[in-house]
Amino acid sequence: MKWSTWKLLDDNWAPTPRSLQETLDGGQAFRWKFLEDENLWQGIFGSHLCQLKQDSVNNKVSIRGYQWKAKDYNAANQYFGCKIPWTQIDDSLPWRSDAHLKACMDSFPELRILRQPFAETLLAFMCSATKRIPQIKVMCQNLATELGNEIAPNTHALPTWEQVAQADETSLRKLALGFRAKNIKKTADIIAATPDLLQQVEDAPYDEAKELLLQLPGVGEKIADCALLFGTTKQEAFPVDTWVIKVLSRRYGLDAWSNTQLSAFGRIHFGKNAGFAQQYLFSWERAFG
DNA sequence: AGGCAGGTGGCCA
DNA sequence: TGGCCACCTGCC
Repeated sequence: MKWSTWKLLDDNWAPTPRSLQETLDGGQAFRWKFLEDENLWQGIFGSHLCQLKQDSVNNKVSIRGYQWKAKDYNAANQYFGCKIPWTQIDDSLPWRSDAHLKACMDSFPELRILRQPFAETLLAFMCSATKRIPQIKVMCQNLATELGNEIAPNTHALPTWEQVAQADETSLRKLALGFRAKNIKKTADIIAATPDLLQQVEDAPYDEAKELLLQLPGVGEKIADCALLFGTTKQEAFPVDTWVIKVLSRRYGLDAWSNTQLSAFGRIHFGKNAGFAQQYLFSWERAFG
């Protein structure tokens, strides 16, 4: 392996180890693993293979990549949102009047939402229906190995939708996709036949983008919101999954509310950055709930 | 050993 | 609208 030199991220991101783990491997992204022997994280986004290490004293994160040049470091700084005003976004959340939210935020200082390539974010979350993170990671790994470009020895990027469209449903099922294979295949065919569709979604405002996504088979409210939040950083998106249902029921007293109602509550109560609040609540619930 | 998991879509009232 | 169910697969 030819690794480039270690460099600090542009904005000196310094999460706690727990916040770093939650950001990389808490269900936003599915291609990171911690290498125990070397005490570092290794992951893939787009066609970039990279490693992350953290200063044990000040928590600052350094990054290097496989045969990386300047443009790869730029891509990494984009991926980690180094130009996003995280402090302002934190401050915009209603933690002053919401003690539970404040507790969640205090438990995960400097938590981030990654700015993942949209196409692969949609693909990963189409795999996520009724699956836990380890299973979703297996599906993504299989998709990459079988259909994606090799970006380093024995290391593959997730396939493009065009590459997914090359496969048939039967071969997709062999990748452990199960009943998701049929819809993933159909969606791949639609995207392959409509090359500017994903760009339209990225460029559109939240409501319009979501409407476009909901037309894809296998994409409902939850997956659409995850793809938009984690793949386009449209922070209004408030994915309602089983963890959020739990926390809103137990901590906010919203028993027996429909998912649509919960989603509306989220956007009203937490505001324009509701998606970031969701990530704090979600992380806390998984770790301590 | 059987139920259930970061859901969705179809069908019924 | 609201409730119920099938759907792959692997893990507890």
